[in-house]
Amino acid sequence: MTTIKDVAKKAGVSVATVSRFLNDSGYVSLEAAKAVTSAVEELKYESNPVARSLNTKKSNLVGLILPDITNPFFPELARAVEDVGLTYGYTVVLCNSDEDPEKEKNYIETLKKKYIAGFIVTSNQLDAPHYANAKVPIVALDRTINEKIPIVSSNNAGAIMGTNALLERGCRNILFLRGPEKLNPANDRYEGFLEAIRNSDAHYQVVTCPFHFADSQKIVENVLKDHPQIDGIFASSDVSAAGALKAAGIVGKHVPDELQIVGFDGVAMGEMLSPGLTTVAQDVYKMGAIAARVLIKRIENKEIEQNFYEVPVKLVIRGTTREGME
Amino acid sequence: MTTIKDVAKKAGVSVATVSRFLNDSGYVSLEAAKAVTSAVEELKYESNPVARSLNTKKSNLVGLILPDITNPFFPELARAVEDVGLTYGYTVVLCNSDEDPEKEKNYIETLKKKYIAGFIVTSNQLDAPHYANAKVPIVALDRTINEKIPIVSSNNAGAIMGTNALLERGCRNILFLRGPEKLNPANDRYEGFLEAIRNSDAHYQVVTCPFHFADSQKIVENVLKDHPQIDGIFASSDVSAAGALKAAGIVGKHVPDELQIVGFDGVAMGEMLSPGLTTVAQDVYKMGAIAARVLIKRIENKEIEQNFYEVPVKLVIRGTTREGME
DNA sequence: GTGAAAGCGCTAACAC
DNA sequence: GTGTTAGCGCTTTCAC
Repeated sequence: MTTIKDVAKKAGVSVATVSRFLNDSGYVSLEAAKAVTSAVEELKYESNPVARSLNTKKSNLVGLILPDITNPFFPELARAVEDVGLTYGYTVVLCNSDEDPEKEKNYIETLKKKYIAGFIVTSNQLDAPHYANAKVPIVALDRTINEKIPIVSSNNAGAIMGTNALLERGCRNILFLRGPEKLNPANDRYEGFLEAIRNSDAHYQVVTCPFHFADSQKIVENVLKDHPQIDGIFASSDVSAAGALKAAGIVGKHVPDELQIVGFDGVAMGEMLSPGLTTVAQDVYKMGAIAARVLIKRIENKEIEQNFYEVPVKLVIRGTTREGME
Repeated sequence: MTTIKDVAKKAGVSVATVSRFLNDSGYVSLEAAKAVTSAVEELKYESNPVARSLNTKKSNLVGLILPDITNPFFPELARAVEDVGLTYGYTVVLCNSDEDPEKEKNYIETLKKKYIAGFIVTSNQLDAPHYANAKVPIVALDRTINEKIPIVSSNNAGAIMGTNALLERGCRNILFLRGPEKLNPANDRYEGFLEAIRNSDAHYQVVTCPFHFADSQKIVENVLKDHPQIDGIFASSDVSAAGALKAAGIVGKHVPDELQIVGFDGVAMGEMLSPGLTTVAQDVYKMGAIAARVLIKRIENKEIEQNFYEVPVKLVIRGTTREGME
């Protein structure tokens, strides 16, 4: 392994000059610069990030803390973070927290010892003060930690669009599958639903239901049996919508003729269902990319324009809703 | 931040003694041990991994190189690696390679500079020599790099089970959706299919088709139109199977009455389809967990029992096949 | 058994 | 503009 010392020797200058040149801090004469450049090339020198970290107390590691990469929402997010990280020279460490505050703290502590540059955090259980005191740049996804921590989230109020899609297609008895009650985004979606439905004369009912396929299926199955008049379901997540679709099949309701369904998320699976799932699609990749860029700006002490980034959501019409009425 | 020096001072011993005690290398008297232990506790000392790395040239980072975390096969794998990594004190770095050898090399190089402890690699495009020369512990998934590199893979020959499931349920004209031809596991599945089908009197045809939903759908749609006699499809992946199922719907073939479908993979999505997808399920989590354990053993210079780990596969019967004939 | 000291590869005062 | 030097926090000879 070739070190900065080797380069200095070969270039006939001191290590300080080499370091200065390489980090362009301080003045370096053109001559010295050339000598160093060619020495670096000949020796194929590449600086050692560990040694560097040791005295700058910085690294180019960023931590991605999420509940569970296995949840279909996160892989795309992780991909985005990794992609933009890569282009800016950052390496991403994957942390599955299972929403466990202990685990989260643990990650933060161990990674801080490695002088981690910053974190992107998706979590709902986390205790805000802990993050607030982390003294490391953080950006949050879908969740406010405090006013100083930038947050990026989907425009969950886009649930209005999903609701209207049902309304416009003639639904008059709508079932809303509400997500977990402590979940911020789920609540915003609920608000969106309410706003839209209140502006209509449709009947509705709300059932809370986890973002879990089998559970949702069971729940919807029961509701559908008790309330045969239901002609539309808006689910706060695609997984729940998939459960609803399956339930409809089981109780023998034809989708979309007798029952129309709209999900929220836009995961790939939606397309594969039959009929294809109409959904309010988030741009998860974009969320991740923005989060990563904002984080990197904070790490590099660059100005960030805002503290709140909302990425728009899009209605994707597929087979679980009927032809429009326009 | 408290350092080893602080501990030494507090304990009234030298830093060398503290270090020796903490890494239990070399002799340390009981007295000294006690003093150090309590100093550590009082000061809440935790050693600095960066400083340590700098002179041991080791770290507890492991790299997980995979084509694309967005592909439904990988999140579970990543989860497993992270889980076992965590329990052994390793941190995992996520690397999406897109099967691009340049990107792979890049990751390997940058991470080696960080003294990465080892890699878990899932890839097909990689050039074996490059990995072979990496001088870092590696374990491969589903792919042979060379005899010295341990490999863990599914028992892809389990495709025999999938084929037989179709055969036993009366299929006599089977379409096999073969995966990409340079893909090792895909070929093994093909072999399995052939072995089973040759032992039968059924007709069959083979079509190559990427592990991609929309493409598979299109391909199967066409084949089904040209060959209405097809009564069974075995797909080398669940995504392809999902495409086939959708195609069946479009050309108006009832599943499973007129056409039965079996996939391979066992991804969560299979359950959400209607009817649920019968499939040969891999235990992806287990593959990842084994890979991680083997890697860690190699890193820690422990004996490893074998160089080839094959994890069994399981037939999961759902709605795309009929009731058995037993 | 233990401590002094060198050194991992780099950065950053500080003096020239 | 440039070099000397003192660390960053730790491990590891080597002498006692």
